[in-house]
Amino acid sequence: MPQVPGSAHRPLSIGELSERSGVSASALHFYERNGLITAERTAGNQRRYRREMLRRVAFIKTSQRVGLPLKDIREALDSLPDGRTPTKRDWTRLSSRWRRELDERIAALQHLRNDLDGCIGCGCLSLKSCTLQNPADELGATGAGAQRWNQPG
Amino acid sequence: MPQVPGSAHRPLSIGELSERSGVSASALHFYERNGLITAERTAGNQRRYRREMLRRVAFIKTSQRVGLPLKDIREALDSLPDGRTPTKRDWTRLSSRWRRELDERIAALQHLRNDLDGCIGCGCLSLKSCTLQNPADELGATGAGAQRWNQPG
DNA sequence: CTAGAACCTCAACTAATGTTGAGGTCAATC
DNA sequence: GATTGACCTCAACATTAGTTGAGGTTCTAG
Repeated sequence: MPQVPGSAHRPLSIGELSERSGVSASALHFYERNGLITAERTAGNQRRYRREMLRRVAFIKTSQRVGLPLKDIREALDSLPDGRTPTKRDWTRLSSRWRRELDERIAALQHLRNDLDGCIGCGCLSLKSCTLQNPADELGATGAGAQRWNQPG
Repeated sequence: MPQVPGSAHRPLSIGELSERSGVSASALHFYERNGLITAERTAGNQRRYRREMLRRVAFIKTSQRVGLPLKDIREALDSLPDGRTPTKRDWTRLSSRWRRELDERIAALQHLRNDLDGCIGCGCLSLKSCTLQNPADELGATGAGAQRWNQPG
């Protein structure tokens, strides 16, 4: 393997990682402070990222799009041996969890939409009878519902 | 109309509104500070809510469940003549907007889920080729996508 | 070798959505 | 008429996910 300067093996500066990942440098600092990513340093203390950090940052972004808080994403990354960037196998395992989360969220929103449809035109908004007002009746019982995404656990 | 003490016309204290609406008193204070609800005061400066505030608070909660920030909910309420609590007609108009928002959110999540399904097993997470990493390709073009919910406008 | 771009740290700030606590008042009951 | 629970205000704190700025250093191109 020839080690060409500027080759695919050269580590990335924070500016490069930022541009390629679409994540601001300040956010990358933030992720590092919170243990989501790591970097080596040059003699002059500047960060140098291995190229697999691109995948790791991509993983973080995707997980965020699914709706997961950084804390959960961090736990998922921590659950990998050596805290390594997800490999294909890891990704398969983790993404099925993401998939379930997505399914739940979609189901919860669809449920809410059904309720909304039932209520449009009735205008009741009655605390007693309107299912939109009493999500605990059904959503609460199933553990789903939009609140799930605003609460611990 | 007989004005029975304890009848359906008696205004509600903050404790009563809190219990009936399921919204904490501190949150009701907060909503008031932010112009989402209003209250009359007793001679002793305690809040007294008209019973229609129940509907108004219910409206706020439901809108939050749809995913709207309080700012937007406030704007919707402000858009009503006299800043009144939504009537049946108002509710119909506003709820169709909520309905559209819900539809968009569901569609965005389903899109993400499709992408996720396409990626499970490939493990690529390549910034160049993976649609999960480049939502701008399609989601961006359609104006949908989960990012929509994290950005102004 | 030097100018300017890129980078460094640390602290403070933002925004949304509230909660908690201190210190004091009101209202209903015994 | 005193007690007690409900209520009042105001300020500070909590959480998530970062951004901004000051003040200083390093890297790279000419």
